[in-house]
Amino acid sequence: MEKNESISALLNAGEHNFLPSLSVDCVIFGFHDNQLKVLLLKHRHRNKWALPGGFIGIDEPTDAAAYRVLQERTGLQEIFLQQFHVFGDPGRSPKDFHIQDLKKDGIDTDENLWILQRFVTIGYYALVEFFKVSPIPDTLSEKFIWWDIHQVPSLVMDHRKILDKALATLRIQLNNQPIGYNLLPEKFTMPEIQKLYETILDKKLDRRNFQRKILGFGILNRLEETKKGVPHKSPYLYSFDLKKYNEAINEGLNFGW
Amino acid sequence: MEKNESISALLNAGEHNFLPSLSVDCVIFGFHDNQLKVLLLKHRHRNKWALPGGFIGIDEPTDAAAYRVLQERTGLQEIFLQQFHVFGDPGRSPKDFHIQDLKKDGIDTDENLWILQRFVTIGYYALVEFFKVSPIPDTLSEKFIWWDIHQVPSLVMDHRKILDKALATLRIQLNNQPIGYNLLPEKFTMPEIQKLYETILDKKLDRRNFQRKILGFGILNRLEETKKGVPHKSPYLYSFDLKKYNEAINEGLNFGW
DNA sequence: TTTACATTGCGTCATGATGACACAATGTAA
DNA sequence: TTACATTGTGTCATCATGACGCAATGTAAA
Repeated sequence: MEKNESISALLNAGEHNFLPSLSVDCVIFGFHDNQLKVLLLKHRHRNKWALPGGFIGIDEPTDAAAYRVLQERTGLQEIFLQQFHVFGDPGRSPKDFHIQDLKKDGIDTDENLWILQRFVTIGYYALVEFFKVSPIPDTLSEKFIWWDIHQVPSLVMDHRKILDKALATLRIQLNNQPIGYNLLPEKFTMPEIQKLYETILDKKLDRRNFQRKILGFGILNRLEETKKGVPHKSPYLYSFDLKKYNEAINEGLNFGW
Repeated sequence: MEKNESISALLNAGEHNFLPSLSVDCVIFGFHDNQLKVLLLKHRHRNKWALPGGFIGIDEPTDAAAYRVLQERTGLQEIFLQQFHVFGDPGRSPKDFHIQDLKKDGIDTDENLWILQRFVTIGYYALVEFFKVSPIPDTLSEKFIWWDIHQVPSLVMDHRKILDKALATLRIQLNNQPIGYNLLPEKFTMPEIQKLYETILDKKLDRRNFQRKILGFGILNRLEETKKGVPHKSPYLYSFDLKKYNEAINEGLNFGW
């Protein structure tokens, strides 16, 4: 299907297939090269980037819509996904914004078109394993790639605000719940998980105190193996004790870092 | 205006005045008689109760809609109000539910009527000073009164789930932010604020440890006065240091209770 | 008026969590 | 062989927390 045809199809079908006024946007975090990353879509016309998002089926739970967006964009099932905030200011999605884009697509629109109306969006954030993701851009976008959280490019509309809020929520989350199972490979070293925490919190932690504390949670298993091929002393490998990990998610951790 | 006329007016005007598919519901907490209370509306036909809620003006920020609902129902300005969760399952507001009610009002409805469609609702919770509130029922309700949190009556639709989630959020909130300014009178005693915490957390706290910890936050001023007319030793009165209180709201407290 | 009692104000003590830091062991590269 | 970065493990002082003691205060019963 031609790109413009699929855009037209969305425009035509949307009015009756989707819940009006409401959308979901997903902040997808990954971890690679000791850096926290986020997946962003390159806008097809503008030199700006966007969070992957979508509309909600007329009979679809909002959470399911967010899951669907994630699966369509990343191919992943069973993702850690959490609603974190609603962005409901009028003017967050200016009518002109989309009219101009559609004009460039060669599509003339009635300004009463459903997609041009005001949209309130529900923000979700996801934590995913970097290497398991195969990013697939959507119809409206050129590319879909990872960005370092410290080098995020200019974003469309209020997506920067959404991203910042997601990150702030993730930091608070870190104090209450274990994090890492969906961000790290199955086997990882203590320095690796420490880097993850340092990156999310954006501050240095003492190596020895970190180890004492994270082991104290009782959610890690130390394996017999050590990591080979590293330039220095080979560190032990760890894995998550999934049973205890899930218990900790439900019951919460002891507070504070 | 007759009650049924005002309902008809809402039904007629709503289609163009309100954002479709989306509503707000407010969980309004107060504190009285050493008990946590919540304001509930008595349904006009059913022997059930409901959270105060409303629709969102076509150009109104979602937060503003929640504020408006609170002001209309309680007369209060400057309320602590916070969005806490979106409830977006289809079937949370069954079509039949409203059709039956409107029939009892003597109003026959087209099932395509805007208000009968699926609604996603944004949950907000508010903390208010019990004695400052003058509850005003809405058009659709008989009464609007305080209920003890431990004796909440049967609620319509998924409002029980919304209430429970609000309470759970409030408990977590208690670990991160100071709470009480909007729930307690201007001057209060140490046992009073302790009862507030105990009620929200639903567990006993040691009197002496509580005092040490809450004073440690540095958000309270001990006044010269003591509370008179009490049956025992007259306790000191305290008030919030609003400057430090607001700093603590922004920066967070030391974690954990 | 005296006494009993619930409540308040102020403290101690043992324990556990936390932050700062020391030192030996390991593996690579000069 | 040596220098050096990194890892594994432990110590110590400090602070936060939970459990609890005891005297002072004010009301109500004797």
